[in-house]
Amino acid sequence: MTIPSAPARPLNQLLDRFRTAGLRPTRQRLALARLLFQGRDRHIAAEQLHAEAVSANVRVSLATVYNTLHQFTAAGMLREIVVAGGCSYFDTNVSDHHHFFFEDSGRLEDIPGDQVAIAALPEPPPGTKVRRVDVIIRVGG
Amino acid sequence: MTIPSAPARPLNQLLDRFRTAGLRPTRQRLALARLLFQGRDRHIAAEQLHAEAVSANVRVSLATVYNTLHQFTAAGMLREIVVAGGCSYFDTNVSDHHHFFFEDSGRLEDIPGDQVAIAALPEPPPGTKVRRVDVIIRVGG
DNA sequence: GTGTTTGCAAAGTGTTTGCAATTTA
DNA sequence: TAAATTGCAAACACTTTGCAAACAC
Repeated sequence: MTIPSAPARPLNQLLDRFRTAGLRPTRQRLALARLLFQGRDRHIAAEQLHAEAVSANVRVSLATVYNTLHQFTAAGMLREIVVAGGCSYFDTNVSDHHHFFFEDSGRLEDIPGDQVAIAALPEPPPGTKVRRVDVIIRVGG
Repeated sequence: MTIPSAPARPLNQLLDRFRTAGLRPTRQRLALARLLFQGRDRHIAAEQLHAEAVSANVRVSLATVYNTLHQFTAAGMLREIVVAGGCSYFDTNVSDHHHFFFEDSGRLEDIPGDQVAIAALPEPPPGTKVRRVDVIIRVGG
């Protein structure tokens, strides 16, 4: 019986996504991708991710974390969410869904896709297309 | 026939709102309130409002503009909207409604209240209450 | 080798704060 | 006169940028 030393499939999936997006699989990008995509979905800010990387002994600068988050977002691997001034969150769940925002803590939480339904959507203004619909339910204690 | 030199009613309304909110009717607050609330509803950022005040020969500092916008928001006269990092908009329309956000220009536009209908809303997490639901329809060229 | 990516430190942006001077009630 | 408000400049937090060194192909 063989015990695989590391999950092979996820790594290959990552490499494929990198290739598709034209991103070289550098040490930093792979490490950040593991932190982001291994385990369950998460909402994370750049500084948090940088801190996690540092405590996981991944040498990476904050500037690279920002660059990488934007590259992943452009590649459709992340979705950027801005709820309050001064800080962006990046959501590893890029499927169609919405969010609770806890005003007290500044935390975000996914709302399972089918629990919010929009009954009527207006026509986009002439010459424009709808890129995304964000629903943020702000809750407090 | 008398031509009123200035609209009396709006001024009194403002003074009433100030009184209710415990805000002294200072020169700066009155001037900013006129810029904000005379004419039709608008979405404006602090720096824009400051620029308008300056070109209208109202002496007011940017810090006071920020303070005033927050005080008006706390008093329910404005609603703060954050759509993209790095800048807050203040909406003079505090009634229940949602927004188009033009990704190209960074502009916000009201969606008349009844054109967006939410069919299903999830329960807020235990111990919390829904404070507000924001729907932002991001559109692009 | 060649072009990409990284790290650092500096610059940038929008916003907030501390405090003395001014204004309001 | 006592308390609130203002303006300024400095401080702030987060993010972006410029460029030489390191890296991937």
